[in-house]
Amino acid sequence: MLALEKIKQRPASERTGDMKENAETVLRKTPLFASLTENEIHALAGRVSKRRLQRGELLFAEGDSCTGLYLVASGKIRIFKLSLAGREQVLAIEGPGSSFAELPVFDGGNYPAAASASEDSELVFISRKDFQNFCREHPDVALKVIAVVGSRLRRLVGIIEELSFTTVRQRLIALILQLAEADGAPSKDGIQLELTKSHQDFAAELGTVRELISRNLSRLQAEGFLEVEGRKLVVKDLAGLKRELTSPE
Amino acid sequence: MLALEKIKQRPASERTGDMKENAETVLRKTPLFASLTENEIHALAGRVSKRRLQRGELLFAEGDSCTGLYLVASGKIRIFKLSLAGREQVLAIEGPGSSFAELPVFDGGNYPAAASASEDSELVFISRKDFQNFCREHPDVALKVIAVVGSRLRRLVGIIEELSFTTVRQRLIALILQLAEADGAPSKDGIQLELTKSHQDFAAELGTVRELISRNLSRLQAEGFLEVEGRKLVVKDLAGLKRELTSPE
DNA sequence: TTGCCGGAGTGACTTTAGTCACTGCCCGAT
DNA sequence: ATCGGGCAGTGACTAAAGTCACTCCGGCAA
Repeated sequence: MLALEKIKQRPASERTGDMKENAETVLRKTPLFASLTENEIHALAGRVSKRRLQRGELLFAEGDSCTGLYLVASGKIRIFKLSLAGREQVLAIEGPGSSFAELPVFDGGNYPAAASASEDSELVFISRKDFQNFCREHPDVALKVIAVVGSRLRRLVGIIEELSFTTVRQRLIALILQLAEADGAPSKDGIQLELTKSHQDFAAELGTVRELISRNLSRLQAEGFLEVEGRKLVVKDLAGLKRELTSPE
Repeated sequence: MLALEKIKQRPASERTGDMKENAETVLRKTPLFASLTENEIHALAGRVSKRRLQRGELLFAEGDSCTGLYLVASGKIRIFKLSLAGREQVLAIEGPGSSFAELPVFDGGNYPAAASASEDSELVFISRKDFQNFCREHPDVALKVIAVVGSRLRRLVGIIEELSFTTVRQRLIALILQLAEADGAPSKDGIQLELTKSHQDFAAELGTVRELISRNLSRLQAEGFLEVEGRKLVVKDLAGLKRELTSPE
């Protein structure tokens, strides 16, 4: 296909090819459908369609009417709110194996938030009707939906708690600790990690603005907790950071 | 019983009497169980227990392990988070016909927030096991649970949006508009309404502190939008208040 | 090379939020 | 009548958060 003619100009693509065999794999890897038999998975896979998104592409906007449920096959999908003033608040970032938009599928409402790809991503789509029918036939799946939605609810409560009770500084520290936990590499003078996102992105996750990320990082560095060098970050005083989260507040 | 010896000293009471026949009524009025037949309701009602709470009494704390599901028969239950610093953030206020704590029932986790009565209240309690079994036998109920949880999720997203994008002033205005809508009485010089809660309570609902409620009310009055007199409030410029919500931001 | 662009850093400032300490008021108990 | 407790109002202040306007840098496209 020789598709080297500048990625950014590729139109929003919706293809149904070259992933056929994977669809079943994706279903199998998604907790929602963990309890299904091979036959059931096969049957469901026949009803499914796929979609590719490039980094930054919008999947749907807040208020769009809901056509179905998505599963993440690869990449990352950012679920977020957008304010009139142009600020973003990220509600969730879903990776492979996650599903999202289960809810509007059931209550028939519109999407309460927007979704875009924060990396090039592949999705599997199940139409509302198919999924509803499937749930009716497989009560286990319905119970799984409840469980999934439950953890989502807990996460939202966590966001509310952070927004309501903590400062940007504390939220940033918490985020860094998470990253360090997840993909930090221990080394002689601390835990090294690579920031894969822009300050802008972090700001959206914490519900604030770019400048505060920049300033707070500088300040944490000045205080000796961190060392930042471009997108490399070294946590020098993990314990100290943890203390910052609990002590004042 | 001659129980006139100062209400506040009555011990936290858990009774199972005098409400027996109502239990079915409560179940019938709760959307969760709307689809059940009389027989089913009757069966379920046999498994249920009741609980009374006085204004201010705590039903469970955040982190308590979850024993079952509650339905509100009368009164109001406040679901809230409590910070280390002693601040509260209300997540929901559930009135008659509502259920709460459905979620931990399924995922087996602890309560993510605390619950207390904001008025004297009567509750119906269904144990975790009973409810789970019931859902397995009645897939419709499971679907209803999803719907209920869905609307809860939307509300939480709304709270996040407000906390992240708006000021205390705007949240207060929004709250007043809601109240005016719900129980305001139109009169010659505006919509009159009675505040049934303390500033403290409003602060908890908006995720801020008492003083800011007081100050913002004064300011709205000074600006001519309102008139406050003790717990009587008159909205003098409804349209103006609505404009305040959309214009700057 | 040049020029542009997106991301990042920062000074200077304004606006909100939150804290502390008091005062005053109403009301019900002694 | 008075005392005490809960609630409300406010001044004075501190501290976060957010805004604006730049500058700087590094990459990459013309």
